[in-house]
Amino acid sequence: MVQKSCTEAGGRPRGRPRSFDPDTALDRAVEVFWRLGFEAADTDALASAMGLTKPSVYAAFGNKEQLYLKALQRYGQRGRAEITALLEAAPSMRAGINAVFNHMAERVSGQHGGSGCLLTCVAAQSAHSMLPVREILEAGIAARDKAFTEFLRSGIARGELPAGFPVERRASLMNDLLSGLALRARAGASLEELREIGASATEAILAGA
Amino acid sequence: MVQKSCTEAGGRPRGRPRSFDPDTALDRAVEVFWRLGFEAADTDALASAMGLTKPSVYAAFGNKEQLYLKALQRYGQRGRAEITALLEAAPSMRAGINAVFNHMAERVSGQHGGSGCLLTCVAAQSAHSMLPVREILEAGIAARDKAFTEFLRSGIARGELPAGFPVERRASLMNDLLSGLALRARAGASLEELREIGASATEAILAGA
DNA sequence: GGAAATTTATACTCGATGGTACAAAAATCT
DNA sequence: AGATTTTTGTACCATCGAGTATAAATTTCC
Repeated sequence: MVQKSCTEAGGRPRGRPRSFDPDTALDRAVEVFWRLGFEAADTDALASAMGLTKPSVYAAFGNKEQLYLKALQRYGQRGRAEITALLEAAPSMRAGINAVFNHMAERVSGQHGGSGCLLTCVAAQSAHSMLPVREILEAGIAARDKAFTEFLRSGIARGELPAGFPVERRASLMNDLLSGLALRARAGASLEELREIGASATEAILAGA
Repeated sequence: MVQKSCTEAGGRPRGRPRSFDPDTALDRAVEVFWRLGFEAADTDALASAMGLTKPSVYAAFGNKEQLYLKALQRYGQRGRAEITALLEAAPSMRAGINAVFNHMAERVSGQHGGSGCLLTCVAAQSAHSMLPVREILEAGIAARDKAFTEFLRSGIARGELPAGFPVERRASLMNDLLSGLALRARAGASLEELREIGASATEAILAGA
């Protein structure tokens, strides 16, 4: 044996090298699914938007469903990372929550990709027929609940929130208000309206603080 | 001329009479779209669920898209009527809001039709590619905003809420929390969890009252 | 340089699906 | 009763879209 000399770092994997970066291709796929949804996004359009041919897509991602799942996961991970970063950088509770709402208002307003949220407005539909989608969605919601809960808890620790502050409830409240934000955006709400929503959402989340 | 003798009440409309009730057939279509979404609901499945043949569906409703639009409208109207009834019958602000959340928790939990909300979880996706869907969704959101606003206003009039209570903001808050409720249901949340959400939502909406 | 391996591109297959033609059935009008 | 009108059901069509066969291209290994 001892035939492969390059499975480790450095050396290329043997045959003709890929002419594209899978992650940036996946980002393009995200945008298409975001706009059209799973079924309406046909594989020709996906491949073309990704800048490659159908066989390349199938070789790299398996099939349409797997591509969809990977797109959802990538979108979800990126969103969570952004939120975490915003919350960690926030100088106060109010600033952090406001930053998240403003950020999501932009992301959801249709400037960057489709309008609305890929998970809230698109994955939600397929959650019923594709079990893995439901799981991704469930996990995404739980992760946000957790992130917000921890953030609010840190507010108690910092003395910015009273000891008895209902962190879990307000965290889930915040999560649900973001869903509403996404839906309104998909229905055509302007960035201004979304910012307004964010402002009163912040008030409600911090009520009693 | 003067050929038609029955366009008015009473007399049947001339040819072979329909063997089905369009409204109950539409209700069946609602359930199918609710579960599967627009594209995944194929016309054979729709016709069969509606208890009739494809040509009958097309004769009665036009085509798949029109059937979908009518289903969305019917679903929306029914939902609004239910909410209005609950609010009008409520003895207090808290009771009314709680009733709406409990009602929606049930409706959305998957017992009656698909899980989640047909508008929030299904129409949202097609809102991007089918303009009329976006309009129906937008109108539905606005109608709920208005209903909740009027309800809260009546609370001020009754002296149950302080004069300066931010009715519009809380109304839109309530609306968005219902979207979140629907999404969680579609993601698999149990009826218990949904009720919990409803309880803390009620608190948040009435905060400061 | 040649063999092996892997990606790319063109062109194709084949099943599913939205929609319909056509004839039989069931009603009204005269 | 017969003409007319509309619905019903079967069977069909045409298109679209997911996935692939195949051969050329590009790389590493020996």
